[in-house]
Amino acid sequence: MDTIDGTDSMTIGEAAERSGNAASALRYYEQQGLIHASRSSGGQRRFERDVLRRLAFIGAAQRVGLELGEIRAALEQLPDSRTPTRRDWAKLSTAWRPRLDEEIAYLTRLRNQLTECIGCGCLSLKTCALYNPDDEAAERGEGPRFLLDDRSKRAN
Amino acid sequence: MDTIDGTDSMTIGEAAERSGNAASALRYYEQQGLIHASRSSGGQRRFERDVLRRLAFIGAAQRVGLELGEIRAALEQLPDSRTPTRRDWAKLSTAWRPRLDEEIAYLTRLRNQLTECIGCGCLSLKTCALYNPDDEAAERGEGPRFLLDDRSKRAN
DNA sequence: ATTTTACTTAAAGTCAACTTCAAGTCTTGC
DNA sequence: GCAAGACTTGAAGTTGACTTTAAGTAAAAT
Repeated sequence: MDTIDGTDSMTIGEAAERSGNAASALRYYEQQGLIHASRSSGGQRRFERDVLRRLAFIGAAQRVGLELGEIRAALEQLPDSRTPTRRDWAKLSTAWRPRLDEEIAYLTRLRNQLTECIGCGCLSLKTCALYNPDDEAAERGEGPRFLLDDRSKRAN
Repeated sequence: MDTIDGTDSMTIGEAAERSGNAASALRYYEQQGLIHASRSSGGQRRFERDVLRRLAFIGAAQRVGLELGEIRAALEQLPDSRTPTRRDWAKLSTAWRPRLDEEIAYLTRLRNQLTECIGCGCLSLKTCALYNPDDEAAERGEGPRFLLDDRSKRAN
């Protein structure tokens, strides 16, 4: 992996295996501007070590529920003049907390309503909060929408 | 809405408006076997009132994170000999609780790990639990995967 | 009776995040 | 120096839950 001039770059296959992503995913991420690759004389991609950290960040962000576009936007916040520090990375993920909090709160409300509904046996179209989600908080416009998807990205 | 023989059936437009779904969604649900419609002499769909309850159930199930195929399977559990009672409906949604519990637990773990990571400033590729989701519980096969998606289905 | 308005169908389009394919090129190991 | 394996590209395919479109029919209102 060490080339003759001492730089330590990876082929796409290596980067894929080390990061746990498919090579096709890395090509896609590059195309989407999430990661960068230089090229060999023959035109093949060469990744630097730091791509692994970016990929780890991308994976974590996806697990939190961000879309790639949002992740790209987040990555653009990183300083390009210097190598990002731990604090730079940590700062980015700070923004995730409110999202997680909100998501947890939403699911908890849903669960509590469900418990009530089962307890009372209602599930009435007119009165049940579970079946009428807009009762409490309608009107918010579209607002930011994000996904919590893809079980395969999750810890368990 | 009351026809001449006393039956109270709705056109697709009425059912759409009353349920809050697009007409195209109702056609899709019918095609997928989630709801049923009889036909007018001219071939147009006529829905009975009870379709509204089914649609409410479908909406709630989606908010919990079920896919349409799973929802169809759930709906097939309903007795077809008699009109479903409240208890029949409640029974179905009982199955949602463990899912919600699991989802909440997952997100809570993720949040706690995130807090730690920010606290220590690590976010290290090798050690950070957030960046290494398989540390704790790998190996579960594929298992059922479900989505929590589409903000528009949510209470807020 | 005629014009709207609402409905019908099948087929194609949408979105995100990839994967797969086909046809060809680069790099490596022997 | 050459076969094998890894890589390249653009384009098309995948999944789920729909929406949109086009061309035509039914029902309602006047």
